[in-house]
Parts: sequence; structure tokens; C-alpha cells
Amino acid sequence: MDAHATRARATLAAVAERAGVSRSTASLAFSGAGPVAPETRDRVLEAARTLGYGGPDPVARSLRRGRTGIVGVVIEDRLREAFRDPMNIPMLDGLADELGTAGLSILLLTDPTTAGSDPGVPAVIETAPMDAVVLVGCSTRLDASVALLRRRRIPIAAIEAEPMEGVLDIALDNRRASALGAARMHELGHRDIAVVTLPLGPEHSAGALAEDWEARATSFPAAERLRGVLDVYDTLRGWMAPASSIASGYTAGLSILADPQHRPTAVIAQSDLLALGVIRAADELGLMVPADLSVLGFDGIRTEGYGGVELTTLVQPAIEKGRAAGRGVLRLLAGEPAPPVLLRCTLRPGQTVGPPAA
Amino acid sequence: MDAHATRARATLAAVAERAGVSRSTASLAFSGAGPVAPETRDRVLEAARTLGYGGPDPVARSLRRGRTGIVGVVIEDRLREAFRDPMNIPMLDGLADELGTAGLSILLLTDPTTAGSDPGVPAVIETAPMDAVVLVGCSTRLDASVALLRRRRIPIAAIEAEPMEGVLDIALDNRRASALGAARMHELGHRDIAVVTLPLGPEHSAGALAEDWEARATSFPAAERLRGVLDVYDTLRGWMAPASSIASGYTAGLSILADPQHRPTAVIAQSDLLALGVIRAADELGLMVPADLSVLGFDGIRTEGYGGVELTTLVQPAIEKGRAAGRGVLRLLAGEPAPPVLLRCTLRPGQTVGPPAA
DNA sequence: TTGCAGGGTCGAATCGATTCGATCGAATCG
DNA sequence: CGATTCGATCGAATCGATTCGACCCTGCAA
Repeated sequence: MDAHATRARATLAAVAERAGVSRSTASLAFSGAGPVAPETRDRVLEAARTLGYGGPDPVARSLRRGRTGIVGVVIEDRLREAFRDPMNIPMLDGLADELGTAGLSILLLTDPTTAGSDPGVPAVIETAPMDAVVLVGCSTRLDASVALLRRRRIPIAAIEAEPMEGVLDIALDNRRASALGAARMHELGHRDIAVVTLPLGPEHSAGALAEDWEARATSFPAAERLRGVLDVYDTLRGWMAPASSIASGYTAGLSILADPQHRPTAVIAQSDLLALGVIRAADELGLMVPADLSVLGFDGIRTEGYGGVELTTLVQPAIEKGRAAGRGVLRLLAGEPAPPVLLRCTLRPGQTVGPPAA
Repeated sequence: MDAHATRARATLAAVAERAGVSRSTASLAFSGAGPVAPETRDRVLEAARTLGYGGPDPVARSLRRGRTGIVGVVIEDRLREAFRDPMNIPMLDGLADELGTAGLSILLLTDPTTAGSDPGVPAVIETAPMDAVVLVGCSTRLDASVALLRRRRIPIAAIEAEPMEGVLDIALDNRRASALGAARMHELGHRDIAVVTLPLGPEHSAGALAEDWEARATSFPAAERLRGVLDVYDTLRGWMAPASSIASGYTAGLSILADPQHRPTAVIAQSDLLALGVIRAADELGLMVPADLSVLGFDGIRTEGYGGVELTTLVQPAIEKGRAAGRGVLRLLAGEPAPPVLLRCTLRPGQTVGPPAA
């Protein structure tokens, strides 16, 4: 039924000629913008069918209109890593939801500075056709790309990134929330705590936190969360996990809790997955949570799938992060001013935090 | 430092004029395709900097070159649903990996037929600029869009879809694998089994499998897996889950195992998440797995994060699905023939399947 | 009968690059 | 020294649409 498959792809001009109308009229027949006699429209559509014409070429249309209908989403690291973080999914979903209603789709881009990239070859983030860009969990390494995007007049929104000139900031109160959680711990009487952090730098290695962590940190949320705890506790033991996962938390937990003589009474983890890992380690070492050890998480994932522990944790509005970014981008595209957004986390009491053993 | 931010966005023509060279030379200076005197190049680059030119416009370049560097990935349902399925992540990762090395990025598209879409307004899948398309877990509802893409001469690959003319098929041996698993159950002596299926149709409702399921099924993998079991067991109890999740499996498990007088000795689940849910239900009803009930999964997820049960399951090569699709698309784009791919699942013995109680 | 509104159509300019073929001077070769 | 090649540059065509302003006709009001 696929009609005469001609050699070359048909163009609107060919369709117009075949229908005996001008290109402009043929265009109007397809786009519906402007008056066209029903009979003429039918003739054009008929010609299109005969020629196997698949509708106006999206690229040509984009060039003329100045809009591609594409919003780039730049995600740090590899896709696999990114999707392992349970917070990214609802965020993306909120974003897609908000953009989708405006007819925009999402182009997945990975941070070019992570891959082994030629400095000579321009990164895809700099050459992809996009109307706007959303940076998520991106570090300052992207500065060069951001500058380029700005020169190309492409609106940029950044989720949980260090505020940048000319970039719409969708922030989370990571520091305040962490301080809140830490204060709660302190209030309960904990004096010796440990923090398990997300990867702070680009190297993603595991180990005790170095003295100069702040100077080398590139992950803004991780640094902010750590600062929040330090706002309450001057001294603490820090352990950096190589990723946000149960396995990494487990390893971290084993290290931190190994020495019975020198055990913290509480662990503040920078993600729920890490917290679950720490709990598993505690479990294995025969420690009861929260009687022997309190564990505080961060994120507010639904833990039902993970063994059913009810984590005490700082819940972040993940979907709303995406939604806010989507709405912001839409406003910027419409030429309207878009105010920065600050989202707040809340402490959700669970069954993993209590007073320290006497 | 951003130089004279001129009113209008600068074009290559403006840069060329400013540098005192022709547009063609300016173009060569940027693309590097062709000989340009170093001094000339510098002059062009300098002019670009002065004018705040951000490099060649991707859309214009795409129009001329006939390539966008974008591959659309059509995912059924909403993103949230899609990413909940643990098999989609590694698949996407494999795909991104393979496409990334060729400089292509992924445009996320959702099945337009699911959303409440105007039939008048063309779906984004039909108007997005793309070089190729990968359909994943898509049903025959997409037929119209597929026809359009074909008319636009856009190569299409489909993962686990019903084979279609002109669409590169990346298949999984769902039926054979399921039959294999079922045969193993039969071999062990199970005579009364139940199957928990993935959503078979678009409605995503839960409940006992209807007689006419085959006629109404739109999900090809789910149907194939069910057929595989039916190749071994003529009669069985079927229960359709509304989604691939632990919660759905749990609900299904409770329904299937509720009546002690009429309990199957084994449950074949169409995904590991469903299997884990069934196991949880069995647990709650005081049934030992595999002593009182055998449970077979499908997918081969790493279950460590989910409570540590070692599932007996049919392992599918998820990353390879994505890779194969990626490679296939690349070949099609290069104009080479791309052979269809058939990937095989393997039965991985765990601790959830055994002989029925005597 | 004239004037005017407006539906329908068309021609031409435009979006912003890439690329083919031609040109021209300088260097190389026999 | 003439022929050839090669490097550097340019002009013009091209990619495939959208859209603005102009034009023509018809119908209706004054």
C-alpha cells in the first residue's frame, strides 16, 4: 500500500508541483496556518500520498522557525550511573511531564568532560540542536560548555548546581536540611558521629575523607550536605563512597564500624541507598539499629523494595525538581523572566534514629 | 569577559565579513574540512570571539549535511514506568554506549498513543528531527507512526517487538526461554502451576487472565513468554499484574496463594520484580520457598539490593539488547545491511525452585 | 455603481550553514 | 623553462521548508 517508492525522498516543492499549486500553498495545507480551500488541501494531500511524502522535514522547519522542540538534559557520568540514583528517575519524569505538555522532548546528553574526549573535537553538548538545556548534578567542569551555550543564546537551567551567572538555578536546601538532620542527632545526645558522603570529586574513589576535601570538591550537593553537618558538628569522621549504592554504603559501614573501641553512635549518610548499606553492615556486625547505632538517610526513597526498613531520612521533592526546571525552561523560552527556585527537604521520622546507648 | 554582546545572534556570514574572508573559508576554519592557512584561521576565530559567535548553528548544519546526530528512542508509557523496569536501564546504557562512540545522542520519546493525544496534531515522533529510531517494548499501536517514519526513509530498529516489514528486529527468545523454564518445572514434578504475567494489554489492570487474552494482547514479550509456558503446560492459572513491580507481584501472590485448598506448587513470574513480590506474599502466608512453593523469575536482575534472595530466573542479556540495537542502527545509517538479531536467555539456578512437596 | 473586506493563492525572501568546482599564485619536477 | 601539482581561497548552488506582502477575485454594503 506504500505507493510508488520513488528514488529520492520527496520534498514539499515536488508535492506542490504535482498538485499544481505553489510551495507556499502546499506548506499552508500541511501546517494549517492560513486559509486554504478544502479542495486544494485535498489535492495537496493526495499528491503527497502519491509521491510518498512523509510531511515537512523537521530540520528544515526548525531552521526556518528557529525552534527545534528539543531540550537537552545533561547528566553527569554515564547513563547507567545516573539511572542508578533513584532520585534521577522521578526528576526526569517531572521534567518530561512539564516539557511534554509543551511539545518538547528530551535529548539525553552526558557530561563530555568525563568521557575520554579530544579537546579538539567539540563535545556533543556544544553541537546538538536544542532550544534549551537543563544541567543536572553537573559540576563546574562544564563551565566552558556553559559559556558556549550562553553565546548561542540558549537558555540554561541547572538543578542543584553551584549558582552561575545567567543560569536559572533550581536549588535544594541541601545544607540547611543536613544541618537540620544533624541538629536532631545532636539533640538526641549523639556526640560521636560519622558521615558517609556521596562522591565529592570526579575520581569516585572510596576512603576516609581527606583534610582538603572542600578545595577538591566538584559535586555541589555533596559538599553542601557535608557543610550542613559541619554547621552542627565541628569534628566528625568522614568517609567518601564511590557511588550512591547499597554496596558502597555497606563497604563504608564496615570500615566505619569495624573497630568496636572507636565506634560512632550515629551515621549520617548522604543518600538513602548509602544508609541502607550502612544498616546492612551494622546488621552484620551484630549492631541493632537504632539501639546501638542511629542511621540517618537522605532522599526519601520508597524503601519497601529494599527490605522494608523504615528509614529516618531527609525527604527531597524529586519530581518537583524536574517540574520546576521544566517550568523555568518554558518561561525562558517564552521570553519571560524565570525566578530561581529553592526547594526544601523535610525530615521524615522512621525507625533508624534514636538516642545513643547509655 | 563575554565580549560585545551584540543584539542579534552572530552568523557565520558576519564572522566571515569581519575577518575579511569568504563564507566558505570561514566555514572551513571551523569545520577543519579542507586546507586553511593557520593565520587565516586565527583571524576567523578572533573575529568569532569579538562577535560572540558560538560556532555553526547545529540546525543549519544538519539541514545541509542531512544528519542530525540524533537517534530517537521510543519508550512505551511514561518515563517513570519505563525506568521502573530494571531491564530498561542497562538496555539504554548499552544503546547510549554504542551510539555515543559514533557521536549520536538519544532523544527520549514516549509512545504518543498512550497520552491523550489529538489525532489532528501530529505526534512528536513524527515531527522530531532524527536520523534513526529505536522502538523499545512498543506495541503495534505504533503502526501508523512507523509507516510515516518509513516514508521519511528513517531507519528503524525495534527491540522485542512483533517483527515488522522494514524494521530491524532485535529479538529475545522469550518464548523458548519461558518454555525452557516451564520444562524445568515440569521435570521437577510440578503439575499445578500459576503464571504471573506482565501487563498484556494497554489497560494495565490486575486480575485473573481472561480467556481471550491472546486476541487482546498488545505486549509482544509478555504474550510470547506466556505462550512459552503454554507450550509445556496446557492448563494453568494466569494472573495479570498491572506493572512490573514488587508490589504488583505481592498482590498477585496473595491472590494466587490465598486459598490453601487450591494452591499451585509453583509460580512462574514474567519478571524478577514480580517473582520477588510473590515470594514476599508466600513469606507472609507462612510458605517456605522453595519447599512449599517454587518461584521462577525472568530478567536476571541483581537481587542483592532487594533482600538478598537468590532467585532462580531466566537471565536476559539486557545491555546486549541495547548494544545490538545501537550497532544495527549504525549499520543502517551507514547504508550497510543490518541482519536481525536474536538474543538468548539462560536459566540461572538460584534458591527459589525445587521439587514440589510430597 | 463603487468601495471595501477578506478568503485564497502566489512569488520571493529568508533561516544559517556546507560543499562543489573554479581560480590563482607558488612551488616542484623533469 | 614549461608543465604540473598543490595549497589557499572564493562564488554560487543547495539543503527544505516558512512566511511576509502583494495580488486577484468574489460578495456585500453603501
